[in-house]
Amino acid sequence: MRVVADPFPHTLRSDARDNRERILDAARALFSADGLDVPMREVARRAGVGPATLYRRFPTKQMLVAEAFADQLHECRAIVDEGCADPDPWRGLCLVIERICELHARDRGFTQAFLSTYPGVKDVAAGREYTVKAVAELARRAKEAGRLRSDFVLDDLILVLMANKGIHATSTVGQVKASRRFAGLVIQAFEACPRHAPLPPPARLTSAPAHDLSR
Amino acid sequence: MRVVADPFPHTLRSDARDNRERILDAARALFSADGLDVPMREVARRAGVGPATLYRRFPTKQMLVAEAFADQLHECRAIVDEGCADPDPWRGLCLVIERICELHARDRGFTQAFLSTYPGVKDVAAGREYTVKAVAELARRAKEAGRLRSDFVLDDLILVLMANKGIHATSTVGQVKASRRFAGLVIQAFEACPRHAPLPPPARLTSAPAHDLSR
DNA sequence: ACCGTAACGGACGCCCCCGTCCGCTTGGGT
DNA sequence: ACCCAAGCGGACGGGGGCGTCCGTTACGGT
Repeated sequence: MRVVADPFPHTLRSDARDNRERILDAARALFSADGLDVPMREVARRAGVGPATLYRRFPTKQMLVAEAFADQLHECRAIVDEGCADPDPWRGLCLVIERICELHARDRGFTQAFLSTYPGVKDVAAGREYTVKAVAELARRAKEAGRLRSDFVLDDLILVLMANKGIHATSTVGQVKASRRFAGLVIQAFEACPRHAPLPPPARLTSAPAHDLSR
Repeated sequence: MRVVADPFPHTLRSDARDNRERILDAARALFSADGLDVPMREVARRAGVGPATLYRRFPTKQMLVAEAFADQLHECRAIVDEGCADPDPWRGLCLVIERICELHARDRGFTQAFLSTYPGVKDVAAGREYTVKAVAELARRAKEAGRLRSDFVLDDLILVLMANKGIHATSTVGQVKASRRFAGLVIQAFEACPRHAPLPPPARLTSAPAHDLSR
C-alpha cells in the first residue's frame, strides 16, 4: 500500500484528474450524509469508478477524509476567526458555538473527523488545534468581561461538541433545528449568572489517548 | 427463525437454564461496555457456549437486548418514580436528569436500546413510554412551580439524552464525571431565570404525538 | 442403570467489505 | 496516424459476521 497521497494532482492525466474530482464529490456527499463509516466501494460506485481507481488516488481512507473535509476545515477556521474578531468576546463566543454546532449538524462525517483524531489526518488535527487555541483565548476574554461563567473550562466545549454529535434527527433540517436549540441551551448554561449554583467538577476529555473520541 | 422468545425459562433443563443465565450475563457485560454493536458470536464466546445455543435461546438480537436490559429499565422506572415522589417537582426533575444521565453514562448499550426504538423490543419501548409520560407530568408541575423555564418542551429532554449519548470518555469513571458535568450544565439551562433570553424554537424529535406541556 | 430426548456446539454456506493484481483502454506527445 | 505509458476496472483471495443444520453429549425420569 502506498502511504503518501498523490502530492501532485496537477500532473495527472486529464481523465485521472476528472475522476479524482468525482471521487471527492462523492466522498463529500456520502460522508456528510452518512458519516465516515461509508464503505470505500460505495464512494467508488457513486463516483462511477472502479475500486482500484479510488485506492490508487487515495490509498487510505484517512487521506480521502482529509481531502474531502478541507472545505469544512476552512469554514471552521473562518467561523472562529470571525468570532475572535468580534469586539464583544461573549457575543463572539456565542457565535462560534452556534455556528460550529450548525456546521457539525449539517455534516455528520465532519463531526467524526473533527473529533476522532483519525490517525494520520494531520490536517484535521492541526485545524482542531488551531480552533481550540483560538477559542481558548476568546473564552479567556469573555470570562474577563464577566459574561462567561468563571468555572467554565475549555473541556466544556469539547463536551458540547461531543454532545452535539449525539443529536440525531431524521432530516438535515430537523438536525439543524435540534442543534440550534441545543446550542441555545448550552449558551445560557455558560452565561455568567449570580443565580447559578457551582457546576460539578469539570471532566478531562482532551488528554485522551487521542485515538478515537468519535464513537 | 423462531420469532417468539422462549416464554418458559423455568421449564428448561438445568444445563440449559444455566447457559441462558451465562448468556445474559455476558450480554449485559458486553452491551454495557461496548454498546449494542457487539457481534452475537462475541456474546456466545464470552458466555462459553456455541453460537447455536445462543440463537436457540434468543433467536433475534432484539430479544437478547430486551431481556438483558430488563434491570436497567426497572432502575429507570425507579428513578422516575422517585423523582415524581419528591414534593419539590423541580428538585425531582433535577434528580431524574442527573440519575438518568449517569445511568446512560455507565451503560452504553442501554442508551442505544432506550433511544433507538430497536424494532420489536416492545418492553424497552413501553419502558420509554412510561418514563416519558411520568417526566412530562413532573415537568408540568415544575413549570407550575415557576422553577422550570416556561419554554421548556419535553423534546428537550430527548435532546439531552441524545446529547448525553454523544459524550464519550476512555474510562467509565471519566464518562460518568463528564455526564455529571453535562447534566449540571443542562439543569442550569433549564432553570427559569429572568435573565434568560428566549430559546431557539424547539425541535421535534419524537414521532410520537407531542405530549402537551403547555398548559 | 438405562434410555429417550432436550440441549449442545462445530462446521457450513451466505453475504459484504477489504486491498491488490493484471489485462485492456485511452490520453496526449511526436 | 502512431505509439506507449498512464490510467482504468473487473476479478480475486482473505477475513469476519450472519443464521442454520446435524451428529454428539448428557440430563433426568423410570
